[in-house]
Amino acid sequence: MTEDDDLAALCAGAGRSLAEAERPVLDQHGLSMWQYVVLSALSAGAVPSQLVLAQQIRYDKTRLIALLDTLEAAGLVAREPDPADRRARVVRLTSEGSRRHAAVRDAIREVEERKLAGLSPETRRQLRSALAHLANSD
Amino acid sequence: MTEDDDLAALCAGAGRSLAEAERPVLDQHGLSMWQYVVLSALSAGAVPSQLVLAQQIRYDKTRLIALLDTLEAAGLVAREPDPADRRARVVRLTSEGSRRHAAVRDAIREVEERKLAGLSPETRRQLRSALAHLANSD
DNA sequence: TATTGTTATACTCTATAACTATA
DNA sequence: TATAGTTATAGAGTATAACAATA
Repeated sequence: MTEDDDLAALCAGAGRSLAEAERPVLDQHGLSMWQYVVLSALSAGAVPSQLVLAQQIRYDKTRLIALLDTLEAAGLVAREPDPADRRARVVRLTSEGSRRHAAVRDAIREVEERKLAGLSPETRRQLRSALAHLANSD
Repeated sequence: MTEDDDLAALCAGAGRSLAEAERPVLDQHGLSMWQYVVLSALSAGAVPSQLVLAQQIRYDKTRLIALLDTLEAAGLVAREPDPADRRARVVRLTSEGSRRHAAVRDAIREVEERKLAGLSPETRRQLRSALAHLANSD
């Protein structure tokens, strides 16, 4: 993995390296990567439907169902029918889900901090900015 | 996908965005992403064994076999037993494989160029450097 | 008629173990 | 006995189509 590789290969390598470093943390908290992604998305606020949530995290809506089933059974999220459109189900974090997400997020930030060691604050800021630019330039 | 997301999520988002943009190019040239990764690795020179190649690109050695079968049938790579250790097979690009890789690489660089539009040369350099740092900090 | 949530099914990708031939 | 390549198989992950309830 050197700097003259394709950018996609570099992103994949960095992403895989980060995911490997974060896996033990997630295991320790009994969450899969996708479950954590769902909690993170919901930590910004409740979502009006499962379909919206699926699109937001770029996950298949049919696979999201089993994921939410598990999280609901664990008491971390709640699904309630939308009074305005009874087809849709509002999804939100429970208070326990909120606590759990905050704990995992903090632990993951520590891991990222270790991986970023050696990069200046300015470099880190530019890295995040550039990655966000790439992710949104469709 | 915003800048305060987890770094792993940002990498994944950028990587997915790049992969989606490159897919049409690879399709057009009749190559899968992993086939292209193999050609790229071999473009730096022949590799002494399939096992070494698998480790180099972080791909499962058992899955690599079918991949090489296809590439060999297409005339893009060649496998020859190593005279020094007849268990091992040296893998190298054919001249056609070399041509094909160069063509795809150029097309992919054009795509990346489009995705990177708006980022200064210095920012691009720092991005590659930071990603390489993350990928190699184990 | 279209949409949300859901289930079932098939398909792909990936990991594991076992076999062969060489060392 | 250990290793490179290979094959087969089982498991996880993913995509597609179809159905019930509601709009």
